[in-house]
Amino acid sequence: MSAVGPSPVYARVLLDLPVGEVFDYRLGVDQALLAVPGAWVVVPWGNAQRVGLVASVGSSTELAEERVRELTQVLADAPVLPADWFDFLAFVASYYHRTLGEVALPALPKRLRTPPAPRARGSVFARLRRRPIGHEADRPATARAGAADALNPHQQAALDGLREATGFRVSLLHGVTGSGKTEVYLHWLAEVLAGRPDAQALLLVPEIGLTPQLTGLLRARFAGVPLAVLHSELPDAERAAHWLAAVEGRARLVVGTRLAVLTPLPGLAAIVVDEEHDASFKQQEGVRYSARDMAVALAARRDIPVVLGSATPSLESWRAAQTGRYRLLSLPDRVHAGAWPRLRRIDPRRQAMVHGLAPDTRQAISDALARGEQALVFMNRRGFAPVLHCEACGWLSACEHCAAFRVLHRDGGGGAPTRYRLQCHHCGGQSRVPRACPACGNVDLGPLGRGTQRLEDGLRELYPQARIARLDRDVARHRGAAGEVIAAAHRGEVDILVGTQMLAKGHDFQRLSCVVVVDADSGLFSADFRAPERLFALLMQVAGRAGRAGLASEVLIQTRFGQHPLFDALARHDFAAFADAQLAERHQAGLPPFMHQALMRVEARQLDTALAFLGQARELAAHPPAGLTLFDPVPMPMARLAGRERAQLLLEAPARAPLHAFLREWLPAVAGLKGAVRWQIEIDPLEI
DNA sequence: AGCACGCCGACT
DNA sequence: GTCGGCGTGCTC
Repeated sequence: MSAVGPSPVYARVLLDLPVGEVFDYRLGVDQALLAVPGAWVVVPWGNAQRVGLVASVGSSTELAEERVRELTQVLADAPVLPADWFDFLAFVASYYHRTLGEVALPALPKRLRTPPAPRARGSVFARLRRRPIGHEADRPATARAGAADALNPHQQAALDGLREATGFRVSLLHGVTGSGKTEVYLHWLAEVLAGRPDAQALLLVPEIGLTPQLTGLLRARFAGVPLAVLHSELPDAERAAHWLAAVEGRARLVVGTRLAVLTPLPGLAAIVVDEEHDASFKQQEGVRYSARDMAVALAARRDIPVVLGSATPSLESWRAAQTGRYRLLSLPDRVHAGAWPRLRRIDPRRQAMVHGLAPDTRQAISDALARGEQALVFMNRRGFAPVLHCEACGWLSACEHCAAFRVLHRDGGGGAPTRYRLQCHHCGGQSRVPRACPACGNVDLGPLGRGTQRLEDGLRELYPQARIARLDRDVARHRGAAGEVIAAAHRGEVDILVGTQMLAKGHDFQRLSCVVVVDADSGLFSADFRAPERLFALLMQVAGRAGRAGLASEVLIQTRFGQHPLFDALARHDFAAFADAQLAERHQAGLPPFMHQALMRVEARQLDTALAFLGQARELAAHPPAGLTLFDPVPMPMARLAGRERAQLLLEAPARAPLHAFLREWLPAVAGLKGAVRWQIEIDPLEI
């Protein structure tokens, strides 16, 4: 930025738009001094006003003079965002093939992205600065939260490994559930923060992991260290206040979900990505970025260390550790628990199943209850039953907008009258339960299959004396309900906890000795090549719930494929064996992480229109570089969603550079194609 | 992405 | 005869 020269007359402004990198606006005389790069501005857009960020200023424009409009306002109270943040976001934008504005503007809290009302008194920024952070209702920290635990030798060795890092270095901290990874991070982060008065540390956690318990623990352990908490559930004003504290360097420890990686942090000195394998680090709408991957990219740009932690690392990270790109640090022992649970595989075939549970399963639950211990029963389908069925003609409750069935749900609870409804889990569409079959008029309609609600009923019938609680997304929708169920289980007021994967994460139930996985088979032979990886991670996590207080415990898995090697590795809690076998398969099949992928998705009224568009797009790529493969356009696994037909085209290359170089040429050409379709490109898709 | 403009079907 | 569908094009 030069101090002298002609005073800027135009500002080039970033806006949240998929077209045009910047838009030029004329600056008034009094605006010219304030509209520096990184400043926040309000600009006219059509007949509305929008918030934008100044990318640069200049004394000329390429536009015809009469097409340039005047900038409405410079938000002078807003913190000018630093150039290195724009550099990083420019990298994010180029990696995901989006505009800088599309990445930068959504990274700001919604409250600050909204143009102030024309006659608003005072600035929203000034008001937020008076707000203290860190007074929200945290749960009291648990007993071992207050003081730092002494580290065992493995933890100490891992910490020593982290301490060695100066500058950029990626460490993969692989520690089994209960091995005390968190303790290692917290020691390390405390040292990083103590090292420099302006140092900031970023702790990224999965969506479900950012509980009041965690913030309570952090506040207790980092007493006197200002903490900012960033996640999308936070009320707008609170999130904006925390964001400002982080951006201005007042907050030293920043803990948040994936969006936190896009926060400008002037003093950033270290990053931890906890549960780095977790799918919630991948944004699934808008710019589909991976917060874990971008955390590594950010650390590289800032020349700082980053730690990826998991009991079941992603195969991408595991491979990077094997090739030496990442440093592997291992915590092989559980510190807060005794022996690992025993794994039992139960074949449901030719057994007297009752409510979906085999005799051995029922016996194991009874035994745990008789000992005064707790049982956890997992099922990955919420609702009462996956589909409603006509026994006379075979009609099934299909969704009218999607290629899926509507799930039978039971409403309410407690004393409310029992009401059922049908709900599509894909588009959210709901309908009443028909009195008679819409196809043949038969009145004998019945549920087919089982969801968590029906399973809960079954358990109540089997164990009438037991106190049973259910936790799934339907329960968690009611504010505070999920926390209440978990708290009740902690207090020992629940004997059987039944629910979906929500139960798998992060909670220690001291009396838990019996874990049941009702149906593990859907993850074994899925079309999705990552399904086994996810299943293994889930089962490891589930197994880790049991036996934390040193109780002898067992995990019962109902599966028709008990001989699958995945279960052998699980029984030995041997992640390395599982991962190496998976990597060998992936290598053989030419799949990630040995191959890099991009996916073009198209949505149209008619499937043929979508497929034809992709066909044209593919024809544009007459000469793809060697090694790059463009597959045939195909309908998506969920071809029809919310009344729109969808198709996709997969691109693969053994290295990133040629793939991205190709996309840089190809995507603008695709954008020039005509056709009433909506399309988008996704880099490193998680599901294909 | 929004939003406005512009040409073809079923209705008060 | 209109209201309204979404296809197309533009936004500094």
